[in-house]
Amino acid sequence: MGRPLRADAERSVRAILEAAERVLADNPAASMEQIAEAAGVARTTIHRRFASRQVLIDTLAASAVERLAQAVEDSRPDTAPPLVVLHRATVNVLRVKSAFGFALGQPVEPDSAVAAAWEGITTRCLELLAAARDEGLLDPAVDLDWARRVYYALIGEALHGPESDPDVLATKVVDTLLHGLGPR
Amino acid sequence: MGRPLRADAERSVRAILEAAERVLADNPAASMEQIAEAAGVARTTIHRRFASRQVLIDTLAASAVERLAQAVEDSRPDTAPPLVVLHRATVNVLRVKSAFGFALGQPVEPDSAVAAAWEGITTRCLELLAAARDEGLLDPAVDLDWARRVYYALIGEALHGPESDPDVLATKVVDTLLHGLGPR
DNA sequence: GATATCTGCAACATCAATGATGCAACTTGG
DNA sequence: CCAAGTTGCATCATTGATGTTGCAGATATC
Repeated sequence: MGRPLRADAERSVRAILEAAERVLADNPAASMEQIAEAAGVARTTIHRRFASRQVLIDTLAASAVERLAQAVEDSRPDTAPPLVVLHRATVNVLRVKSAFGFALGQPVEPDSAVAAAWEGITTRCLELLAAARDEGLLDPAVDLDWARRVYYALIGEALHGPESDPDVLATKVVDTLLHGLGPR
Repeated sequence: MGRPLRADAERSVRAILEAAERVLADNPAASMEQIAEAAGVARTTIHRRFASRQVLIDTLAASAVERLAQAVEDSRPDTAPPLVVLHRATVNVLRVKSAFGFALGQPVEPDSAVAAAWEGITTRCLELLAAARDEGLLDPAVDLDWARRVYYALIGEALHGPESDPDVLATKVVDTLLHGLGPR
C-alpha cells in the first residue's frame, strides 16, 4: 500500500466496489462502463484505482470474503451451544451472501489471501458441524464434508426463493439440514 | 429446417456440440477458437453451422434439456411407487447433469421451447413430490416448492464431490432429502 | 463416376472492451 | 489560501473475439 487515500478518493473506491457488486450480480459480463455509470463515476477513474478488471473483481471478492468470515465469527462459535451458533451463523451468512452474491461466487485463485480466508471459514464450519454431531444434533456417523456441502447448498438455495427474512430462512435451512423434509 | 445434413456434416455438428459442452463447462468464457480446436474442426466450420455464439449455446441448451426431460420420463413417474421413482429419477438426472452441467446452467430466455421444457420438468418434479407426500414419505405440511428447490440443490451439490457413482450419490441425495443429517 | 456438399485455410472487416494519457477544473487537508 | 491530490473529459492505441467470404481440395451420395 502507498500513502492513504484522500477522503473523496476513498468514497469513490467504495462507490465503485458497491456498484460493481450490484451490476455484476445482475450481469457478470457487464462492462467497466456500466459499472462506472452505476457508481456515478467516469470509467477512467475506475482504471486509475484498479489496474485491471481482474484486480477490481479480486478486490471485491477479498472484501466480501472478509465480511463473510466476520459474519461467522460474530456467531460466537466457540462459546455458544451448537444449535444456537448454527442458527445465528446461518442468519449472518444469509445477510452477507444476499449482499455479495456475485463476489462470493467468484473463483478463487489458489494460494491467495482469499483462498486462505475461505479455508478458514470452511474449517470453522466443520468444527461447528462436528460440535453439533457430538451434541447429538447430527448422526454420529455423518459424513462431515457432505454435511458442510449440503449446508452451503441450502444456504445458497434459500436466497433464490420469494422469502427474504433471514430469520425465517435460517430456521428453514437449519431445520431441513437436521431433519430433512420427511414426517416428524 | 432446410434439407437434411450430409452424414459428415452431422458428425461435425455433434462433435461441435460435445466439444462446446466440455470446453464451456471448464471455462464459460472460452472462445469459439478453443471450442473448434476441441472439436477437431476449423473455427469457420462452427460459424457455418451456428450463426452466432448465442445460437450455438441455445442449441446446446435445448439438446441438454431434452435429455433431462427424457431422464425424468425414463423413471416412469406415473406407474412406479414414489420412493422408487425418486431414486431412479435422481440417478438418471445425475448422469445427465454431470454430462451437461454447462448447458443446463444456462439462463433460459422466456417463452422459448427450452423454457417450456424446464417448466414441464418442474411440474413432473412437483407431481412426484406431492405423490411422495401423500405416500407419507414427506411431511404432510411440507412446502412443495421448497422441497423441489432443496432437491435440485442436493443434486447439484452431489456432483461437486469426489464420489462419482450415480447410484451411491442418488441414495445419499434421497436420504438427505427425506431425513436430513440428524440422528436416525 | 458425376454431382452436390462439406471442410480447411487464409484473408478481411467489424466491433466492443480494455487500458493509457494529458489537461483543465475542482476538492481536500494543512 | 495554497499545494497536492482527484476527477471528468476527450482521445488514442491495443487487443481479442466474432463473423464473413472465396476457393481449392476432400468426401459423401446417388
